[in-house]
Amino acid sequence: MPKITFFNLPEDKKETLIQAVKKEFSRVPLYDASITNIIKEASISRGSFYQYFEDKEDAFFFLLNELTKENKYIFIHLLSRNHGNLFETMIEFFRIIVSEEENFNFLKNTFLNMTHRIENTFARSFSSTDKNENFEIFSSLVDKSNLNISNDNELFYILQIIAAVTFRNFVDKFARDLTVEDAMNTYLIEMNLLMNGLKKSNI
Amino acid sequence: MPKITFFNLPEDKKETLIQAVKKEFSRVPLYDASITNIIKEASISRGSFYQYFEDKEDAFFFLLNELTKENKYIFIHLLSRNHGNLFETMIEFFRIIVSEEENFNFLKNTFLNMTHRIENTFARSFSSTDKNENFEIFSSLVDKSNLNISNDNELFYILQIIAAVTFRNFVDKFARDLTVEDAMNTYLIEMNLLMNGLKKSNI
DNA sequence: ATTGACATATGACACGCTGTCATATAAGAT
DNA sequence: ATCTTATATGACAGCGTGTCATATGTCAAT
Repeated sequence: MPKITFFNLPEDKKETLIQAVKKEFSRVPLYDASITNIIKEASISRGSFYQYFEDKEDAFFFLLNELTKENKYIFIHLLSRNHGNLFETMIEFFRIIVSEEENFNFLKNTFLNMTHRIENTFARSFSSTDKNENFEIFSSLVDKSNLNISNDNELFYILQIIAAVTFRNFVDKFARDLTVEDAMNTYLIEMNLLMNGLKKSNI
Repeated sequence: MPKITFFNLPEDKKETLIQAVKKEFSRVPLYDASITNIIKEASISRGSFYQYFEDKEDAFFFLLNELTKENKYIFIHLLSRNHGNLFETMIEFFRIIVSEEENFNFLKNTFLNMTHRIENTFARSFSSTDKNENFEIFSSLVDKSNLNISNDNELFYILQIIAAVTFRNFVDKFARDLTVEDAMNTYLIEMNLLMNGLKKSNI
Protein backbone atom coordinates (compact mmCIF):
# COMPACT_ATOMS: atom_id res chain seq x y z
CA MET A 1 0.00 0.00 0.00
CA PRO A 2 1.24 3.50 -0.84
CA LYS A 3 1.91 5.68 2.19
CA ILE A 4 -0.42 8.40 3.52
CA THR A 5 1.77 11.06 1.95
CA PHE A 6 0.82 9.72 -1.44
CA PHE A 7 -2.88 9.97 -0.78
CA ASN A 8 -2.44 13.47 0.63
CA LEU A 9 -0.95 14.63 -2.65
CA PRO A 10 -2.87 17.25 -4.66
CA GLU A 11 -4.89 15.59 -7.39
CA ASP A 12 -2.81 16.82 -10.34
CA LYS A 13 0.53 15.84 -8.85
CA LYS A 14 -0.84 12.44 -7.95
CA GLU A 15 -2.13 11.98 -11.46
CA THR A 16 1.23 12.93 -12.99
CA LEU A 17 2.94 10.42 -10.77
CA ILE A 18 0.48 7.65 -11.60
CA GLN A 19 0.99 8.30 -15.29
CA ALA A 20 4.75 8.12 -14.86
CA VAL A 21 4.44 4.83 -13.00
CA LYS A 22 2.15 3.48 -15.69
CA LYS A 23 4.53 4.55 -18.43
CA GLU A 24 7.45 2.71 -16.84
CA PHE A 25 5.50 -0.48 -16.23
CA SER A 26 4.22 -0.34 -19.77
CA ARG A 27 7.77 -0.13 -21.03
CA VAL A 28 9.10 -3.13 -19.09
CA PRO A 29 7.86 -5.69 -16.58
CA LEU A 30 8.03 -5.18 -12.84
CA TYR A 31 11.52 -6.50 -12.28
CA ASP A 32 13.11 -4.54 -15.08
CA ALA A 33 11.43 -1.28 -14.21
CA SER A 34 13.57 1.51 -12.81
CA ILE A 35 12.55 3.98 -10.16
CA THR A 36 15.01 6.40 -11.71
CA ASN A 37 12.89 6.49 -14.86
CA ILE A 38 9.72 7.09 -12.92
CA ILE A 39 11.06 10.03 -10.93
CA LYS A 40 12.58 11.60 -14.03
CA GLU A 41 9.27 11.33 -15.84
CA ALA A 42 7.31 12.68 -12.88
CA SER A 43 9.90 15.34 -12.06
CA ILE A 44 10.16 14.42 -8.42
CA SER A 45 13.18 13.59 -6.31
CA ARG A 46 14.30 10.13 -5.38
CA GLY A 47 13.53 10.80 -1.74
CA SER A 48 9.97 11.80 -2.56
CA PHE A 49 9.30 8.56 -4.33
CA TYR A 50 10.11 6.73 -1.13
CA GLN A 51 7.79 9.03 0.81
CA TYR A 52 4.95 7.87 -1.40
CA PHE A 53 5.70 4.21 -1.96
CA GLU A 54 7.46 1.48 -0.05
CA ASP A 55 9.29 0.44 -3.18
CA LYS A 56 8.84 -0.46 -6.84
CA GLU A 57 6.45 -3.30 -6.09
CA ASP A 58 4.28 -1.07 -3.99
CA ALA A 59 3.79 1.31 -6.90
CA PHE A 60 3.15 -1.56 -9.29
CA PHE A 61 0.51 -3.19 -7.16
CA PHE A 62 -1.21 0.08 -6.51
CA LEU A 63 -1.61 0.50 -10.24
CA LEU A 64 -2.69 -3.07 -10.80
CA ASN A 65 -5.25 -2.71 -8.06
CA GLU A 66 -6.75 0.35 -9.65
CA LEU A 67 -7.10 -1.49 -12.91
CA THR A 68 -8.60 -4.47 -11.15
CA LYS A 69 -11.23 -2.32 -9.46
CA GLU A 70 -12.42 -1.14 -12.86
CA ASN A 71 -12.46 -4.67 -14.20
CA LYS A 72 -14.41 -5.92 -11.25
CA TYR A 73 -16.97 -3.22 -11.83
CA ILE A 74 -17.26 -4.24 -15.47
CA PHE A 75 -17.55 -7.88 -14.58
CA ILE A 76 -20.29 -7.40 -12.00
CA HIS A 77 -22.17 -5.27 -14.49
CA LEU A 78 -21.93 -7.93 -17.19
CA LEU A 79 -22.94 -10.67 -14.81
CA SER A 80 -26.16 -9.00 -13.82
CA ARG A 81 -26.94 -8.08 -17.43
CA ASN A 82 -26.56 -11.79 -18.29
CA HIS A 83 -28.87 -12.82 -15.45
CA GLY A 84 -26.06 -14.58 -13.63
CA ASN A 85 -24.95 -16.76 -16.53
CA LEU A 86 -21.32 -17.32 -15.68
CA PHE A 87 -20.13 -18.61 -19.03
CA GLU A 88 -21.73 -15.92 -21.13
CA THR A 89 -20.30 -13.34 -18.78
CA MET A 90 -16.79 -14.75 -18.87
CA ILE A 91 -16.81 -14.77 -22.64
CA GLU A 92 -17.89 -11.15 -22.84
CA PHE A 93 -15.39 -10.20 -20.17
CA PHE A 94 -12.59 -12.01 -21.96
CA ARG A 95 -13.32 -10.13 -25.14
CA ILE A 96 -13.18 -6.80 -23.36
CA ILE A 97 -9.79 -7.48 -21.81
CA VAL A 98 -8.13 -8.82 -24.94
CA SER A 99 -9.53 -5.93 -26.95
CA GLU A 100 -8.12 -3.40 -24.50
CA GLU A 101 -5.88 -0.91 -26.25
CA GLU A 102 -5.12 1.80 -23.75
CA ASN A 103 -3.38 -0.52 -21.32
CA PHE A 104 -2.10 -2.97 -23.90
CA ASN A 105 1.58 -2.82 -22.99
CA PHE A 106 0.97 -2.74 -19.29
CA LEU A 107 -1.24 -5.79 -19.56
CA LYS A 108 1.23 -7.56 -21.79
CA ASN A 109 4.13 -7.03 -19.39
CA THR A 110 1.93 -8.04 -16.51
CA PHE A 111 0.53 -11.21 -18.02
CA LEU A 112 3.83 -12.43 -19.35
CA ASN A 113 5.38 -12.07 -15.92
CA MET A 114 2.51 -13.24 -13.87
CA THR A 115 3.69 -14.26 -10.47
CA HIS A 116 1.42 -15.76 -7.89
CA ARG A 117 0.91 -12.39 -6.25
CA ILE A 118 0.08 -10.65 -9.50
CA GLU A 119 -2.35 -13.36 -10.48
CA ASN A 120 -4.09 -13.16 -7.14
CA THR A 121 -4.47 -9.43 -7.42
CA PHE A 122 -5.81 -9.53 -10.93
CA ALA A 123 -8.08 -12.46 -10.21
CA ARG A 124 -10.11 -10.26 -7.89
CA SER A 125 -11.66 -8.87 -11.08
CA PHE A 126 -13.87 -11.84 -11.54
CA SER A 127 -13.16 -14.34 -8.88
CA SER A 128 -11.70 -14.47 -5.45
CA THR A 129 -8.46 -15.68 -4.02
CA ASP A 130 -9.88 -16.92 -0.85
CA LYS A 131 -13.33 -17.65 0.39
CA ASN A 132 -13.63 -14.02 1.40
CA GLU A 133 -16.16 -11.23 1.07
CA ASN A 134 -15.55 -11.10 -2.66
CA PHE A 135 -16.68 -14.64 -3.00
CA GLU A 136 -19.96 -13.91 -1.22
CA ILE A 137 -20.76 -11.15 -3.69
CA PHE A 138 -20.00 -13.28 -6.74
CA SER A 139 -21.82 -16.21 -5.28
CA SER A 140 -24.99 -14.22 -4.76
CA LEU A 141 -24.94 -12.94 -8.34
CA VAL A 142 -24.24 -16.19 -10.15
CA ASP A 143 -27.08 -18.31 -11.39
CA LYS A 144 -26.19 -21.67 -9.92
CA SER A 145 -29.22 -23.54 -11.19
CA ASN A 146 -27.48 -24.88 -14.27
CA LEU A 147 -24.09 -25.53 -12.72
CA ASN A 148 -22.87 -28.97 -11.85
CA ILE A 149 -22.74 -28.35 -8.11
CA SER A 150 -24.69 -29.48 -5.12
CA ASN A 151 -23.77 -26.68 -2.73
CA ASP A 152 -22.38 -23.16 -2.64
CA ASN A 153 -19.01 -24.36 -1.56
CA GLU A 154 -18.43 -26.14 -4.83
CA LEU A 155 -18.93 -22.92 -6.73
CA PHE A 156 -15.53 -21.96 -5.41
CA TYR A 157 -13.84 -24.77 -7.33
CA ILE A 158 -15.70 -23.88 -10.48
CA LEU A 159 -14.48 -20.31 -10.23
CA GLN A 160 -10.95 -21.55 -9.65
CA ILE A 161 -11.07 -23.66 -12.78
CA ILE A 162 -12.54 -20.93 -14.90
CA ALA A 163 -9.97 -18.46 -13.58
CA ALA A 164 -7.09 -20.81 -14.37
CA VAL A 165 -8.21 -21.42 -17.92
CA THR A 166 -9.05 -17.78 -18.52
CA PHE A 167 -5.63 -16.69 -17.34
CA ARG A 168 -3.91 -19.13 -19.58
CA ASN A 169 -5.82 -17.73 -22.48
CA PHE A 170 -4.92 -14.17 -21.56
CA VAL A 171 -1.26 -15.10 -21.38
CA ASP A 172 -1.42 -16.96 -24.67
CA LYS A 173 -3.02 -14.01 -26.36
CA PHE A 174 -0.14 -11.74 -25.36
CA ALA A 175 2.63 -14.30 -25.69
CA ARG A 176 1.72 -15.28 -29.21
CA ASP A 177 0.38 -11.92 -30.27
CA LEU A 178 -2.91 -13.41 -31.29
CA THR A 179 -5.58 -11.34 -32.94
CA VAL A 180 -8.68 -10.74 -30.87
CA GLU A 181 -10.60 -13.19 -33.03
CA ASP A 182 -8.02 -15.97 -32.75
CA ALA A 183 -7.91 -15.53 -29.01
CA MET A 184 -11.70 -15.61 -28.85
CA ASN A 185 -11.91 -18.78 -30.93
CA THR A 186 -9.57 -20.69 -28.66
CA TYR A 187 -11.30 -19.36 -25.59
CA LEU A 188 -14.71 -20.40 -26.89
CA ILE A 189 -13.52 -23.91 -27.66
CA GLU A 190 -12.05 -24.29 -24.20
CA MET A 191 -15.06 -22.84 -22.42
CA ASN A 192 -17.26 -25.29 -24.28
CA LEU A 193 -15.07 -28.17 -23.25
CA LEU A 194 -15.24 -26.91 -19.67
CA MET A 195 -19.00 -26.71 -19.73
CA ASN A 196 -19.59 -30.10 -21.23
CA GLY A 197 -16.70 -31.99 -19.70
CA LEU A 198 -13.47 -33.36 -21.07
CA LYS A 199 -14.70 -36.91 -20.74
CA LYS A 200 -16.98 -38.39 -23.33
CA SER A 201 -20.46 -38.40 -21.85
CA ASN A 202 -22.33 -41.72 -21.89
CA ILE A 203 -24.94 -41.96 -24.57
CA MET B 1 21.54 -22.49 -23.27
CA PRO B 2 24.79 -22.77 -21.35
CA LYS B 3 27.91 -22.29 -23.46
CA ILE B 4 30.14 -25.08 -24.80
CA THR B 5 32.69 -24.36 -22.09
CA PHE B 6 30.16 -25.48 -19.52
CA PHE B 7 29.56 -28.80 -21.22
CA ASN B 8 33.29 -29.35 -21.61
CA LEU B 9 33.75 -29.11 -17.86
CA PRO B 10 34.98 -32.22 -16.01
CA GLU B 11 32.05 -34.05 -14.44
CA ASP B 12 32.84 -33.22 -10.82
CA LYS B 13 33.35 -29.51 -11.38
CA LYS B 14 30.17 -29.35 -13.41
CA GLU B 15 28.30 -31.12 -10.63
CA THR B 16 29.64 -28.71 -7.98
CA LEU B 17 28.52 -25.79 -10.09
CA ILE B 18 25.05 -27.23 -10.66
CA GLN B 19 24.64 -27.78 -6.95
CA ALA B 20 25.67 -24.20 -6.25
CA VAL B 21 23.16 -22.94 -8.79
CA LYS B 22 20.48 -25.11 -7.29
CA LYS B 23 21.28 -23.90 -3.79
CA GLU B 24 20.90 -20.27 -4.76
CA PHE B 25 17.65 -20.77 -6.64
CA SER B 26 16.33 -22.74 -3.71
CA ARG B 27 17.14 -19.85 -1.42
CA VAL B 28 15.37 -17.16 -3.47
CA PRO B 29 13.44 -16.85 -6.74
CA LEU B 30 15.12 -16.09 -10.04
CA TYR B 31 15.08 -12.32 -9.80
CA ASP B 32 16.45 -12.15 -6.30
CA ALA B 33 19.20 -14.66 -6.90
CA SER B 34 22.77 -13.39 -6.93
CA ILE B 35 25.54 -14.62 -9.15
CA THR B 36 27.95 -13.57 -6.44
CA ASN B 37 26.49 -16.21 -4.14
CA ILE B 38 26.72 -18.89 -6.78
CA ILE B 39 30.38 -18.30 -7.56
CA LYS B 40 31.29 -18.14 -3.88
CA GLU B 41 29.57 -21.44 -3.28
CA ALA B 42 31.14 -23.08 -6.30
CA SER B 43 34.56 -21.48 -5.71
CA ILE B 44 34.91 -20.15 -9.20
CA SER B 45 35.67 -16.66 -10.41
CA ARG B 46 33.13 -14.23 -11.67
CA GLY B 47 34.63 -14.37 -15.15
CA SER B 48 34.27 -18.12 -15.24
CA PHE B 49 30.58 -17.96 -14.55
CA TYR B 50 30.15 -15.90 -17.67
CA GLN B 51 32.18 -18.42 -19.64
CA TYR B 52 29.64 -21.07 -18.73
CA PHE B 53 26.36 -19.19 -18.79
CA GLU B 54 24.95 -16.22 -20.61
CA ASP B 55 23.54 -14.86 -17.39
CA LYS B 56 21.47 -15.75 -14.33
CA GLU B 57 18.44 -16.74 -16.38
CA ASP B 58 20.53 -19.06 -18.49
CA ALA B 59 21.65 -20.98 -15.40
CA PHE B 60 18.14 -21.05 -14.03
CA PHE B 61 16.56 -22.41 -17.16
CA PHE B 62 19.26 -25.00 -17.57
CA LEU B 63 18.39 -26.31 -14.13
CA LEU B 64 14.66 -26.15 -14.73
CA ASN B 65 15.12 -28.03 -17.97
CA GLU B 66 17.01 -30.81 -16.27
CA LEU B 67 14.22 -31.18 -13.76
CA THR B 68 11.63 -31.11 -16.50
CA LYS B 69 13.37 -33.89 -18.38
CA GLU B 70 13.08 -36.14 -15.35
CA ASN B 71 9.44 -35.21 -14.89
CA LYS B 72 8.68 -35.91 -18.48
CA TYR B 73 10.24 -39.33 -18.16
CA ILE B 74 8.11 -40.01 -15.07
CA PHE B 75 4.98 -38.79 -16.79
CA ILE B 76 5.45 -40.91 -19.89
CA HIS B 77 6.10 -43.92 -17.71
CA LEU B 78 2.92 -43.34 -15.69
CA LEU B 79 0.88 -42.78 -18.80
CA SER B 80 1.82 -46.09 -20.33
CA ARG B 81 1.31 -47.90 -17.03
CA ASN B 82 -2.20 -46.44 -16.91
CA HIS B 83 -2.93 -47.57 -20.47
CA GLY B 84 -3.20 -43.99 -21.69
CA ASN B 85 -5.75 -42.85 -19.13
CA LEU B 86 -4.98 -39.15 -18.97
CA PHE B 87 -6.84 -38.32 -15.78
CA GLU B 88 -5.48 -41.18 -13.71
CA THR B 89 -2.02 -40.28 -14.90
CA MET B 90 -2.36 -36.61 -14.07
CA ILE B 91 -3.54 -37.44 -10.58
CA GLU B 92 -0.61 -39.73 -9.93
CA PHE B 93 1.77 -37.22 -11.44
CA PHE B 94 0.37 -34.42 -9.34
CA ARG B 95 0.91 -36.41 -6.21
CA ILE B 96 4.52 -37.09 -7.08
CA ILE B 97 5.32 -33.42 -7.63
CA VAL B 98 3.60 -32.11 -4.52
CA SER B 99 5.24 -34.83 -2.44
CA GLU B 100 8.67 -33.92 -3.72
CA GLU B 101 11.03 -33.14 -0.88
CA GLU B 102 14.46 -32.86 -2.38
CA ASN B 103 13.58 -29.93 -4.60
CA PHE B 104 10.92 -28.46 -2.37
CA ASN B 105 12.36 -24.96 -2.06
CA PHE B 106 13.39 -24.76 -5.66
CA LEU B 107 9.91 -25.75 -6.74
CA LYS B 108 8.31 -23.35 -4.32
CA ASN B 109 10.35 -20.39 -5.55
CA THR B 110 9.70 -21.41 -9.11
CA PHE B 111 5.95 -21.89 -8.83
CA LEU B 112 5.36 -18.73 -6.86
CA ASN B 113 7.19 -16.73 -9.47
CA MET B 114 5.94 -18.48 -12.53
CA THR B 115 6.38 -16.32 -15.56
CA HIS B 116 5.17 -17.30 -18.96
CA ARG B 117 8.58 -18.60 -19.91
CA ILE B 118 8.94 -20.66 -16.76
CA GLU B 119 5.49 -22.12 -17.18
CA ASN B 120 6.21 -23.07 -20.74
CA THR B 121 9.42 -24.79 -19.79
CA PHE B 122 7.89 -26.73 -16.97
CA ALA B 123 4.79 -27.62 -18.94
CA ARG B 124 6.94 -29.74 -21.22
CA SER B 125 6.80 -32.33 -18.45
CA PHE B 126 3.34 -33.39 -19.32
CA SER B 127 2.07 -31.31 -22.14
CA SER B 128 3.44 -29.19 -24.91
CA THR B 129 3.65 -25.53 -25.54
CA ASP B 130 3.08 -25.72 -29.18
CA LYS B 131 1.82 -28.32 -31.53
CA ASN B 132 5.36 -29.65 -31.76
CA GLU B 133 7.10 -33.00 -31.60
CA ASN B 134 6.23 -33.30 -27.94
CA PHE B 135 2.58 -33.15 -28.75
CA GLU B 136 2.89 -36.01 -31.22
CA ILE B 137 4.41 -38.25 -28.57
CA PHE B 138 1.78 -37.45 -25.97
CA SER B 139 -0.96 -37.76 -28.52
CA SER B 140 0.13 -41.24 -29.51
CA LEU B 141 0.21 -42.43 -25.90
CA VAL B 142 -3.10 -41.01 -24.73
CA ASP B 143 -6.21 -43.14 -24.89
CA LYS B 144 -8.56 -40.83 -26.71
CA SER B 145 -11.50 -43.22 -26.85
CA ASN B 146 -13.17 -41.80 -23.77
CA LEU B 147 -12.33 -38.15 -24.32
CA ASN B 148 -14.88 -35.64 -25.51
CA ILE B 149 -13.14 -34.93 -28.80
CA SER B 150 -13.80 -35.68 -32.41
CA ASN B 151 -10.26 -35.31 -33.74
CA ASP B 152 -6.64 -35.25 -32.65
CA ASN B 153 -6.48 -31.52 -32.88
CA GLU B 154 -8.93 -31.08 -30.07
CA LEU B 155 -6.70 -33.08 -27.77
CA PHE B 156 -4.48 -30.04 -27.75
CA TYR B 157 -7.15 -27.93 -26.07
CA ILE B 158 -7.82 -30.60 -23.51
CA LEU B 159 -4.16 -30.68 -22.60
CA GLN B 160 -4.12 -26.92 -22.34
CA ILE B 161 -7.03 -26.96 -19.93
CA ILE B 162 -5.58 -29.71 -17.80
CA ALA B 163 -2.23 -27.95 -17.72
CA ALA B 164 -3.80 -24.68 -16.62
CA VAL B 165 -5.75 -26.25 -13.80
CA THR B 166 -2.85 -28.42 -12.71
CA PHE B 167 -0.55 -25.43 -12.53
CA ARG B 168 -2.98 -23.48 -10.44
CA ASN B 169 -3.11 -26.35 -8.04
CA PHE B 170 0.66 -26.57 -7.85
CA VAL B 171 0.89 -22.89 -7.10
CA ASP B 172 -1.84 -23.08 -4.51
CA LYS B 173 -0.12 -25.94 -2.78
CA PHE B 174 3.04 -23.91 -2.34
CA ALA B 175 1.40 -20.55 -1.75
CA ARG B 176 -0.81 -21.79 1.03
CA ASP B 177 1.55 -24.44 2.32
CA LEU B 178 -1.05 -27.13 1.95
CA THR B 179 -0.41 -30.63 3.14
CA VAL B 180 -0.10 -33.21 0.41
CA GLU B 181 -3.52 -34.58 1.29
CA ASP B 182 -5.24 -31.19 1.21
CA ALA B 183 -3.67 -30.43 -2.13
CA MET B 184 -4.76 -33.83 -3.44
CA ASN B 185 -8.33 -33.34 -2.27
CA THR B 186 -8.72 -30.06 -4.08
CA TYR B 187 -7.07 -31.44 -7.18
CA LEU B 188 -9.35 -34.46 -7.23
CA ILE B 189 -12.47 -32.31 -6.91
CA GLU B 190 -11.33 -30.09 -9.74
CA MET B 191 -10.32 -32.96 -11.99
CA ASN B 192 -13.73 -34.52 -11.48
CA LEU B 193 -15.42 -31.28 -12.39
CA LEU B 194 -13.24 -31.09 -15.49
CA MET B 195 -14.13 -34.61 -16.54
CA ASN B 196 -17.85 -34.29 -16.05
CA GLY B 197 -18.30 -30.67 -17.01
CA LEU B 198 -19.07 -27.53 -15.05
CA LYS B 199 -22.55 -27.36 -16.50
CA LYS B 200 -25.31 -29.47 -15.10
CA SER B 201 -25.82 -32.31 -17.52
CA ASN B 202 -29.35 -32.89 -18.78
CA ILE B 203 -31.07 -35.80 -17.12
C1' DA C 1 4.53 38.81 12.99
C1' DT C 2 6.88 35.15 15.38
C1' DT C 3 7.37 30.88 17.05
C1' DG C 4 7.16 26.03 17.29
C1' DA C 5 5.48 21.56 15.67
C1' DC C 6 4.72 18.76 12.13
C1' DA C 7 4.58 17.29 7.15
C1' DT C 8 6.96 17.10 2.92
C1' DA C 9 11.00 17.51 -0.35
C1' DT C 10 15.73 16.87 -1.73
C1' DG C 11 19.95 14.77 -3.65
C1' DA C 12 24.42 12.99 -2.13
C1' DC C 13 25.98 8.71 -0.81
C1' DA C 14 26.98 3.89 0.71
C1' DC C 15 26.25 -0.42 -0.75
C1' DG C 16 25.47 -4.29 -3.77
C1' DC C 17 25.17 -6.37 -8.08
C1' DT C 18 26.03 -7.16 -13.06
C1' DG C 19 28.66 -7.86 -17.24
C1' DT C 20 33.24 -6.89 -19.44
C1' DC C 21 37.94 -6.99 -20.48
C1' DA C 22 42.91 -7.14 -20.33
C1' DT C 23 45.79 -10.34 -18.64
C1' DA C 24 47.37 -14.86 -16.96
C1' DT C 25 47.47 -19.70 -17.15
C1' DA C 26 46.75 -24.28 -19.03
C1' DA C 27 46.31 -27.75 -22.72
C1' DG C 28 47.13 -29.55 -27.17
C1' DA C 29 49.14 -29.87 -31.60
C1' DT C 30 53.05 -29.79 -34.59
C1' DA D 1 60.08 -25.91 -27.88
C1' DT D 2 56.79 -23.13 -29.93
C1' DC D 3 52.56 -21.73 -31.52
C1' DT D 4 47.58 -21.89 -31.07
C1' DT D 5 43.56 -22.36 -28.96
C1' DA D 6 40.77 -22.94 -24.69
C1' DT D 7 39.97 -21.62 -20.06
C1' DA D 8 40.49 -18.82 -15.73
C1' DT D 9 40.84 -14.58 -13.13
C1' DG D 10 39.60 -10.40 -10.53
C1' DA D 11 39.63 -5.42 -11.00
C1' DC D 12 36.50 -2.21 -12.63
C1' DA D 13 32.87 0.74 -14.84
C1' DG D 14 28.26 1.43 -14.70
C1' DC D 15 23.83 1.38 -12.86
C1' DG D 16 20.26 0.99 -9.53
C1' DT D 17 18.35 0.87 -4.83
C1' DG D 18 17.16 2.60 -0.30
C1' DT D 19 18.68 5.88 3.40
C1' DC D 20 19.56 9.93 5.81
C1' DA D 21 20.88 14.54 7.21
C1' DT D 22 19.30 18.64 5.78
C1' DA D 23 16.17 22.02 3.74
C1' DT D 24 11.78 23.76 2.86
C1' DG D 25 6.89 24.31 3.37
C1' DT D 26 2.35 24.55 6.20
C1' DC D 27 -0.39 25.99 9.73
C1' DA D 28 -2.17 26.82 14.40
C1' DA D 29 -1.43 29.42 18.47
C1' DT D 30 0.09 33.27 20.68
